[in-house]
Amino acid sequence: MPKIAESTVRRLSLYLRFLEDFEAQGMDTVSSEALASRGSTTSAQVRKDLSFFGSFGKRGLGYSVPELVARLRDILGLERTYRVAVIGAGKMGSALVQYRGFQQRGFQIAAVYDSDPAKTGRTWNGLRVRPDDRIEDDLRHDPVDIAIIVTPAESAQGVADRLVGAGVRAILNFAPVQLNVPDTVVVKNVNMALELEALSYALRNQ
Amino acid sequence: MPKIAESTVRRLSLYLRFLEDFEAQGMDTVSSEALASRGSTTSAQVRKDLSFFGSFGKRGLGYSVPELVARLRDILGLERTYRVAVIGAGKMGSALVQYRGFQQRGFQIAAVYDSDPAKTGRTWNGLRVRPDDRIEDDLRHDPVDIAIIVTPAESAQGVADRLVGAGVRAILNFAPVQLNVPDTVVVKNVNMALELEALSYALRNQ
DNA sequence: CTATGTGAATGATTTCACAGCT
DNA sequence: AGCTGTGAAATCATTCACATAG
Repeated sequence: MPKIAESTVRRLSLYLRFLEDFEAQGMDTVSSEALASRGSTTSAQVRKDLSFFGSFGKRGLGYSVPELVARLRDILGLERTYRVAVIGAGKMGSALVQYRGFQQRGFQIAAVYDSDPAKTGRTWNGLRVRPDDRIEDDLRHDPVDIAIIVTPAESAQGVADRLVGAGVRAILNFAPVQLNVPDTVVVKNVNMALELEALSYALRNQ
Repeated sequence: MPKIAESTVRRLSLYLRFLEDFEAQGMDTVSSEALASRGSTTSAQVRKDLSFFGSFGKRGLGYSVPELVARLRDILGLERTYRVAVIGAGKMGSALVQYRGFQQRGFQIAAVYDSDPAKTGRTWNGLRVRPDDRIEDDLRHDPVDIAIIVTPAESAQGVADRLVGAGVRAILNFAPVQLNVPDTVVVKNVNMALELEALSYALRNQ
């Protein structure tokens, strides 16, 4: 498998969403053009993205919607569910635990941690907030696939180090810091203030 | 001004954060190499990014930290504050309103809206949640620079249309849909489920 | 006839490497 | 001597355009 660009992977996720909508509407084939217009890209882009993984379409016809859904789920690794730990039980952590979109797409929140004793012991969504010094023990018995860091900036690197030590190999980081991890660990960042700054730049330049 | 790549703008935001840290530590000059290692990029990348906007450094010495902070703030349009409206007073909307990082960086939440009468009237952070049919009137008197959409997927496009009608020219969209807006309006998306899918893909391929 | 799959062409971004200041 | 600023080269991503299959 050639190395696939990040931008390609993100578009594949989008295509999958669109296809699920098409499927819900009972469509059974779709053209690269239809997918493209839905995601404001081009049909050539769609075909190229898919072509890295095989040829799933029928010339003259398009793609079978259910088949392409299955292929994309497989490509993205979404045929299984993932266990997720959330570290940080502030407002944002609470919102993430409640967020339906994760569960729906196979990401199960298995545990929530916080270092603040005032927060631990509360129950959210049937899930008790655990003291963060339990991370190591808990993950030894019940590993998670992905950790979401929603701590304040100051604590994020320390938490990341401990997670990596406990065997976590994928991190979604909401703290506004650049995490330092070994390159066996994947990190994606969601940096909301940075998105606003990108809007600020865009506004300033028409 | 040449057109600047999105990736460049995002790095400039990151450099600004690092510089603010350096400033807080009392450093007064910094090399492209120091900035680069902090953000896991290369010194050539840092110099190239900055060079699109002028030459701010001193050969043999590096960059003046306070001066570069000022230049980056200016480039990114952060010398002013921005008025922001949040649409959607669910868990996530509430978390965003409370989030310190926005205020700190000059993004002031001016109003929160929701269509659910059960939510309107509540007060968060000294800000009353307003019925969303007030958007048009409110924005006529007190325009905002940026709107953050945190509604369910189904309502997001309708809300976006109304915001655009009310003169909003920048949108940060947390709803997992692709918004359709005129090209006079800038949209940035934060799609958390999609980030998890990108992690899923990365995990599956080592 | 239609729409895919894909090399080849174009365009964009990153990296190199070094001349030019301080 | 040290580090910036920047053309030129290399790499990466997107678009074109068409032969090919249904």
